[in-house]
Amino acid sequence: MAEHSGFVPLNRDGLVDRVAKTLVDAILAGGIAPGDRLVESTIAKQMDLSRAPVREALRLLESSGLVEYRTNRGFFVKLVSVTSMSDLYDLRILLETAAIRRLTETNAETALPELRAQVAEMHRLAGEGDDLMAHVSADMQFHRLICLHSGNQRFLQLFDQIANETKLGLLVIGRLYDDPRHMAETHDPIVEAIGLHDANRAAGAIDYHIRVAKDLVTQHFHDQQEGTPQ
Amino acid sequence: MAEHSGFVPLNRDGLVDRVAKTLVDAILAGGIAPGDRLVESTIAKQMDLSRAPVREALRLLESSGLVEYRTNRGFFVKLVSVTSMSDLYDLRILLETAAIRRLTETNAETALPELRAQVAEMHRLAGEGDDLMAHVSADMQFHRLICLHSGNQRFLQLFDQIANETKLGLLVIGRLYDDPRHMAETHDPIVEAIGLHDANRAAGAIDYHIRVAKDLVTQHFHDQQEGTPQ
DNA sequence: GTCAAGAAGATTGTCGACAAACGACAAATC
DNA sequence: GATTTGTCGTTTGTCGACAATCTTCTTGAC
Repeated sequence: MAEHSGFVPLNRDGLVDRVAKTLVDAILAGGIAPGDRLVESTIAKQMDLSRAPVREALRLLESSGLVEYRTNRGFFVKLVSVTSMSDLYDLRILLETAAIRRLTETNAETALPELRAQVAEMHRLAGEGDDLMAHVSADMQFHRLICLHSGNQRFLQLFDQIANETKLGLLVIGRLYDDPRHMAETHDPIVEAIGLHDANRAAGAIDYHIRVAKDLVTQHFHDQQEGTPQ
Repeated sequence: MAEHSGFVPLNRDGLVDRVAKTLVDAILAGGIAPGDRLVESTIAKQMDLSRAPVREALRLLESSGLVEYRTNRGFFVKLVSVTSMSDLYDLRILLETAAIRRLTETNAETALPELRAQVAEMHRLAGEGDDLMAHVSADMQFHRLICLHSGNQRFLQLFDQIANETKLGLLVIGRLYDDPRHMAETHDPIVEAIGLHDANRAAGAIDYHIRVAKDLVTQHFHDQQEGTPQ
């Protein structure tokens, strides 16, 4: 079937996915801001394809919480509010404490090398520069690993579903920790507890870790008095 | 064309939603079985519309876990397996114990009348007949109320996302409790604990309740040796 | 008789076009 | 002057058609 030059899109394997990824990247890079309308025909023209795949990609984004759909009105980038972020972090606390418990009890040795490597990566990035989204992504990847190795596929699925929304929130907020080094360090106690095979301690550590982040987030909104509603 | 007789819905407000609902009902009524392929053009013809809204409706079902999409292959009703159900129940335990804690602590008086009414409804149904899906739906509605009054919108959203999948699983399994009356009764301790404003007890009660259901489900699969994979 | 290659049919992927709905602004009415 | 009504441009909603892909069936070689 002649895969000739290779990087020509060809429709093979997921045009919709590619469109979705492009849109996610654009939103997460700040090119499209919360509240912005996403006009199908405009996007289609920009990417040089028809509206159909764009529409499907947007529906995909909707299910990952980045985008909101209103009948006969179209798609809008979701707004970020105190309550939406607060609720989100509460859900993450549930999810990740449970995930880390299972991981510690049944899968610690497999997971530890990857977790350690990810923390190292975060330290490396911290020393490197101040690409906000890079730091945030590395952090989220750490948390994703915990869900990945929890042994419950649904935990991972749920995490992936809310990950992008978390990233968007953090992007809107801007820098959460004064020093990115600090963010990297706060993961150490978590890894340590897993190393000790102490599930309770691990759960407590990650609970604390997420709760601190949540407080910083809510504090940020409170400071700015910017409760963008819904 | 000619939409003649007035009560034809007109396209106003959600054709896609209506298609989705029809499909969900068909699946949950057993008309379409797990593993079945959902051919867009067939459905479109049956409902007398084009493929586009059908496709969107299927994408919607996908995000509620009832249906699975494979690139270039189309949509299939998801299979139900031991692990998928087991994982699902574990997630529900997390979600609902947390939800009931919040409800008991901050919202008990608002929620109690509705919860009591729902339990009454379950008892009524139990005395009535043996419409399996009716029993299951009433049960799920009770659990939905708990998430609804938890104060965390995301809890409700997550519950709604997994509710249909749970229903499908229970449908596949068939009767879980020998006597539907028994199922209704197992909710009483939960309501009681909420009435006492005892969050720990309420959480324990619902944890036990769901865990029992989970055990019955896994037991069922074990008996039948029917671990439909993936 | 079994297996592989190829042809034919069915189904999804994408497109462009048209109809319906929405939002904004202008005009008319009170 | 304020509110309502009408009109127009933009955007979404739905459609039917065609191309790409997958599936099944046939055909042929061993």
